[in-house]
Amino acid sequence: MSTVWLEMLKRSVKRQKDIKPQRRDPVATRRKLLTAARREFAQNGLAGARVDEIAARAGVNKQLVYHYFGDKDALYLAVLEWVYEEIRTQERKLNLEGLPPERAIKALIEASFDHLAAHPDFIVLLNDENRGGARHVRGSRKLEAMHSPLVSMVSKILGEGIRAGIFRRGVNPVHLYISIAGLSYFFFSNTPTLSAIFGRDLSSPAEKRARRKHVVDLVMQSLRP
Amino acid sequence: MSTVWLEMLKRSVKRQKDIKPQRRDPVATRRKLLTAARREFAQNGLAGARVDEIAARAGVNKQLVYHYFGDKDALYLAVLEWVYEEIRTQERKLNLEGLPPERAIKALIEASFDHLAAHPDFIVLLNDENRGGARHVRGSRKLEAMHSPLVSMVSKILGEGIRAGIFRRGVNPVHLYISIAGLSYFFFSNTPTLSAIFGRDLSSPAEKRARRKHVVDLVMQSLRP
Amino acid sequence: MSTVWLEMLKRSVKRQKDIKPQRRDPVATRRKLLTAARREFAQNGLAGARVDEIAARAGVNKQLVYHYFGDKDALYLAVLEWVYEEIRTQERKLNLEGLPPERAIKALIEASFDHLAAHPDFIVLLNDENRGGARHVRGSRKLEAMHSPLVSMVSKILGEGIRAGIFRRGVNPVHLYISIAGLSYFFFSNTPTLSAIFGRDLSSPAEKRARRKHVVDLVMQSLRP
Amino acid sequence: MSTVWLEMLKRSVKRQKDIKPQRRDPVATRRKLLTAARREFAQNGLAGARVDEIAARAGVNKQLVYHYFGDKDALYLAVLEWVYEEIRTQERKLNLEGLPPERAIKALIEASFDHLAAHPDFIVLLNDENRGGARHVRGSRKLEAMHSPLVSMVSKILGEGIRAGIFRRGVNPVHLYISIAGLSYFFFSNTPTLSAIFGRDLSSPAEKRARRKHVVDLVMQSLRP
DNA sequence: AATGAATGAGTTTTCATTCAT
DNA sequence: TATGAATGAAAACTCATTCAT
Repeated sequence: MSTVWLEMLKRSVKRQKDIKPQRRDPVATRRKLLTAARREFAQNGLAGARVDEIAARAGVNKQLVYHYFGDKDALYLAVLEWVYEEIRTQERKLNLEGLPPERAIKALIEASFDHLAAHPDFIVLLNDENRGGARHVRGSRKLEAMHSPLVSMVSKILGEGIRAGIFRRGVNPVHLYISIAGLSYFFFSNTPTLSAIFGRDLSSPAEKRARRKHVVDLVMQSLRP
Repeated sequence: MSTVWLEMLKRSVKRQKDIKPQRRDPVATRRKLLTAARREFAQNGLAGARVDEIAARAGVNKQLVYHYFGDKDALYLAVLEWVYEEIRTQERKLNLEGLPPERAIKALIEASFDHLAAHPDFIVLLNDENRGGARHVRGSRKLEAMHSPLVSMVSKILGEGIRAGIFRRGVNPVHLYISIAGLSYFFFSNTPTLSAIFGRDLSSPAEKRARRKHVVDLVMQSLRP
Repeated sequence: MSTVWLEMLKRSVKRQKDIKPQRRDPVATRRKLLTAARREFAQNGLAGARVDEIAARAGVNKQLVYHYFGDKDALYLAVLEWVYEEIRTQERKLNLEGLPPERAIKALIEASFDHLAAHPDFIVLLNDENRGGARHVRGSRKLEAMHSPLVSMVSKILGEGIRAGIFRRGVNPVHLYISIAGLSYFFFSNTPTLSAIFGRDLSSPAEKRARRKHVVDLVMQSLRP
Repeated sequence: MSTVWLEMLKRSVKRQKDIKPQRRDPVATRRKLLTAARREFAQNGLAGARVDEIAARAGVNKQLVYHYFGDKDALYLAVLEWVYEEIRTQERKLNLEGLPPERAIKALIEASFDHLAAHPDFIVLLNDENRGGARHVRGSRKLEAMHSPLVSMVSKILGEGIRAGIFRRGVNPVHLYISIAGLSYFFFSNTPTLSAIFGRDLSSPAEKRARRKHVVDLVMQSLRP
């Protein structure tokens, strides 16, 4: 074998390494897959999402989905855990403790609305989970550990408000929490059909601002003694 | 026209209804397919639903789905039109016209809650539609024609209440309508995940009653002047 | 039942008869099916043709295909018999008997070309038949009876021409007949691919005229002694 | 580079070729699919061919058809490109340049006949393409690049023949090329129906020889001045 | 004669997942 | 870790044909 041949072989080997960098960055790969999966699941649902598409969006090989997550369902759960984690993080940041009751509730409502406005995919991701009886959520240890601090917080705030004479009695804190979430959630989750039926584009910034105000008003007014 | 003619007509009508074992009953076949599709779509979503399964549930040949509806999407739209039709029918039956404003709003909230409680699949059916940007709804002439009478009704009731001094000013009727729907909708749509997270089965009759009361209270209290 | 009702019923019954005339014209129905089938088979081939489409093109119920012809294959054979019948009719009309040999051959070539130009679907219909080993043609008693008079005619003309000293010897009449057909047939059957490859639209009238002249010249020149 | 390296490289090359039972050989798989597709398309046409059958003939999983070619149509195009490539290769090998005009034309006619005799599926494959208006051919960049050298070659040979006084003037080279192709093509493409109608098996070797001679004679005689 | 409902066996294509390197 | 080939089960949709009226 001549030197020329040897050189060519070496080059060809080298080329393979250079062109396909195979970066071997597990953390980045995992993150890219997760981001891609979040988009794909949000856009097409659990059943409608395609593993091929997720890998393509992430720019990595399809097999890595299985390597890192096991299967499509596990990947979906990982995405769910991620979005719940986001919500909890946001809730923890709220810092309602020091605020007077009225401002605390208002802050909570606004934060709730703003989070959904900023992360509309959260809603869509939850839909499939709810249709499936929350089987992923119930099976997740991580999510089990992620208790929301807000229900007890709401309970405390309500108590303070009642004692201060600014809130009425008889409001169930769990249901108030659900209502606060629901008033925003439904608006965002059903924007397309509501817009179609009302013949009015509810996705515009102006409409969102109007909705935000309405939700805050509704809840605040309802709490008056 | 002679009595003989009349007899023949009657007989022909009777024959169709009674004598035949109905092995060829297009109307019934269509209805069976629609019912089966509603269940399958509600259970598995648009992407997750299986045409095979729908035909099997209906007990008819799969091809008839295509014969009667064209394709899976058109069948889905037919189901959507059906559930919207149901809602509109219920709304028309409400008869809020004669009632005093307070009772009218209360009746509306309760009816809204009760309809979702009775037809939980409505929510689930709408989810896919919203994820897809309401493309079926927007393309449907039937749905275009099915305007809800409720927004203008709410508007009228609010006006009466304000004039009677029992409702506050400044409540947007469209958003109030959305809120009334949303407060119930979110509860039903997210029962599984909420139950999992609160560690509390929200699907029990007792919980539903509590939620119903909470929703009525919340809205009614918020409307006070 | 009031007279008004009766009138409406009568009218509705009558309407059914008038609007859907159900002409009950077997001959016309058969012909319409045959025409539609010829187009559909020519356009899509035997395998590609759709019975549904044929019925739709004919404007009659699909079942009538089976009623009149038995099945798709038999319908295809009926079309084949039709186009062969057309060719034989045209051949019989030629009347080469009285002509001098040169003019007779020329007339034959031109008629052959013109028939294909006028009935381009003939070629396409035969393609599937040839791919299938002519199984329909071989099974048809009608076609068996439709001998072409032309081969013996060509033989006779060649003989006359040789005796008259204007044609050379040694030309096989069967192969000459095949050549005359083939020189036109190939041009028409392969117009699309030839056009694509030569980058030149051979389907134009000018190109057809040029081809016709070329074919006549080629054969006539080749027969010179 | 050390001898050790050389040994490793040699071994790796060897491994790929000899040791492995080749359970993963993309090149071979592609080729097997292409061969199987060629047979299936030739036998049953584009519409009549079955992807299942192609995969079965190739002995590979059906999905690989989609993996390697995209869909049935693209596979068909790949087959077309293959058979055209074959023709062009044969044409390039002809080497008519040095021959005297008469021998050159004769060689061309014989090669044309022999190629079709050796590859009868070429005809059948083209039929569907022509029925479809050559949509695959027109969309293929590969085929666009595969110009036949023969038309200009024929043109040149004709010129030489005329100058040498052995060919007559006025023969259009494109049409001569089409005629040479058509005289053989039609014979092979319509052998079954011609045989059925003449009651004479044209597929026998003797008949083929007779046809070959006839075609050569016809063209050569027609070119005499 | 004519219609439209109904059927069952396909047919292309898709998809989650595993294998081999 | 990363890749692309390979698989098998199913999915939507098609189609020739028959049934019931």
